[in-house]
Amino acid sequence: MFRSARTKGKDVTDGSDSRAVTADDVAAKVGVSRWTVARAFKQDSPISPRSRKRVLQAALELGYVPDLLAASLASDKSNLVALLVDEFENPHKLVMLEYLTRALRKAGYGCLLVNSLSDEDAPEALLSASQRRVDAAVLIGMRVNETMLDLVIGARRLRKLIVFARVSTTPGALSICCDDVTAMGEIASHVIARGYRRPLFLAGPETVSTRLMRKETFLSRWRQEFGSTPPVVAVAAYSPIKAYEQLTAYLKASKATDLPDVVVCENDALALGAVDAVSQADHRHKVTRGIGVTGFDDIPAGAMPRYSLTTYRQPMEDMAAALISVLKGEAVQNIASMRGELVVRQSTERL
Amino acid sequence: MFRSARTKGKDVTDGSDSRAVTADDVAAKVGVSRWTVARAFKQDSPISPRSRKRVLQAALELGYVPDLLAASLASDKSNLVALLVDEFENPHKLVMLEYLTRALRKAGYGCLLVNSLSDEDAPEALLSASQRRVDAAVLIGMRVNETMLDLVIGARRLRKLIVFARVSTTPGALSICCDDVTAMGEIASHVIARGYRRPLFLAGPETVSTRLMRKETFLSRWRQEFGSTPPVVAVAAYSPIKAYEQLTAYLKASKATDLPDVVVCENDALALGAVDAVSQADHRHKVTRGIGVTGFDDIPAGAMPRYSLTTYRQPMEDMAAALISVLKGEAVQNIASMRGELVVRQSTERL
DNA sequence: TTGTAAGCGTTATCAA
DNA sequence: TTGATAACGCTTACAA
Repeated sequence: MFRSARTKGKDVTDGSDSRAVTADDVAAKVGVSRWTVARAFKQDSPISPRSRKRVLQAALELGYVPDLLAASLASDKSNLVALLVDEFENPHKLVMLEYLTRALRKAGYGCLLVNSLSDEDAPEALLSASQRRVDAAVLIGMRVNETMLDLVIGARRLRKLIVFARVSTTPGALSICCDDVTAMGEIASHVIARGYRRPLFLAGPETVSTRLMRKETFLSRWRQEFGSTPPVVAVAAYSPIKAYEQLTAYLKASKATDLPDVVVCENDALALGAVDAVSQADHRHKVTRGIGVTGFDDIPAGAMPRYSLTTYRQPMEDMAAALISVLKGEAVQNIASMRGELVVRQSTERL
Repeated sequence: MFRSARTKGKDVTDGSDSRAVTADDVAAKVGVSRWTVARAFKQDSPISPRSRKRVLQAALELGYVPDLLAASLASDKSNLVALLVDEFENPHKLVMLEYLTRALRKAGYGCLLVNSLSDEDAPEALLSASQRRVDAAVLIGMRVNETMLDLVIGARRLRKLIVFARVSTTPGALSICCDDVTAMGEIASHVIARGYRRPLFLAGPETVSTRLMRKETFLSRWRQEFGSTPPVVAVAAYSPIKAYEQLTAYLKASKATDLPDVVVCENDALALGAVDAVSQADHRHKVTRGIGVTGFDDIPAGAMPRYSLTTYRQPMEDMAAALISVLKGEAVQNIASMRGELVVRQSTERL
């Protein structure tokens, strides 16, 4: 009853292939029950210091570590969080992954990284995560269609759905994000203070931009201030190269008198492309070099002297912390919207 | 016996909280045994088309999906692969993650993303992965200390250890990478053909560079060709900003006559910084603009017009495919070293 | 082709 | 503080 035939069989081969040491093995060695072994590995559990010490010692000698899979099955709690990601072209994704994996690991959670292959793929991605009994699914994506979520969230065994770095309208989903309205207000103020008067707003894909309140906020602020609505260019994806191409085409097609004096971008991925487009010596003999650019996210590339991008830093540390408290069931609100910080660099320095 | 009290209890609440539908539920509905249900969900299993169809239908109605956790526990096969990553400053990591998560998901594997927090953290990271019974651990890192691996690989229940995009000396570990020697040879030939004669090699952290044969290959090739050994600058991390800072300092400190005419970089992360350093109008009145730069990896940023980086594309598609076949147990060799492709852009265009 | 018995390694729950 | 029972939902191996 203690060790199966299987176990014995595989023990013959060398180290890397040896069968797992179970709690029973440790229990037998110490002369306690399996449950005492389990207790030794849990923080606040009723166990005598002496027992714990002996168990831990024996575990070390035997090379025992608790099997999280079995634990998950038995406790119906996996300590696993699915991270659903799309748009890997956006460098900000890597930043978010770093913060999240770090924070989650420190809090004792594992991360299941799921590549949401396409717009339509989200439900299946979510499903594959739920089959592993994740405690929560975190959406770190832009493209996800909320209507689909509605369907999925009801149908599947998904304990928690968290939309990260974006506001969500899906009922039952929690949103952890930066306060876009305040942020964009600061950017607008900065742009105005610097004396720019002919802004162009560079947005992402139409369907997505509405989720972020950045465009709306900037445009309405501008209307309020100057009575006119700035032009908008919508880029097909949040990728620097796409932004570069589309903005370049736009600038080429513009009359010299219609050129913007600043390009306000929905995020840094677009802004990098914008800086490149704008710093071409000329587009059909129109000088565009003096055009300012602002971004959003503060990705590392933007800090390079070459871009020196004025942008807005999302409070990733706080956002990651908020995620943890949501997972631990401490949070209550449906939207945790936190304040970031304007980062002024040379891309908005007037020449 | 079919459904526990627990199950019933939670069913009362709404959708997202409903307890799982199990194979038994489906079996009961169809009037077959649980094992027939299981068979319906496996590819080549002995089951009548009729049974399968009825089971699948019932499963759909009931919203049943197999529980991968329970399956893993029972079968001792998790279809989970751990991806150990460090150095999130290197944009190439995001590219690799995209390819790997995509390929793995298509092949039916889940990805456990583990942030290897520091050099010393690797063993613990590996441990946390093995506790979830991953079928394999893939190291997508530069910093990992091989001596540590030796220890870990023996001690822990790690079925497979794969070192990705790097050669490994750890016995028992499999290496899937680009053929650095051939690749660097091509880069060297290109640089020479373009007429550059005073190269500087920009390497990563000392301890790591020895793992990649890039530096050695380039230096020895140059010695062979011209009898002299080019200078080397070792950057503290594979990050663009660090590379920029260190190369800038180097250029500033150099006499005008000692300036390189091309900077050959160990990878693109360094090369981006190098391009920036080199394209400053001058460093203490020395013109550096004409200096060429080469990279390695072909990250998206390098393709931007601003960088237009000559580099070497790793065969990610093939490498991901190689990983899959290793996981399926089809591969045999200890090192799968594959050929990439030189990508020539403007950063090596002589002015 | 389908059914059965015996686990997989834990934890919740209650009893001692 | 510790021990025991009964799951958790599935698979392997074998019998029918």
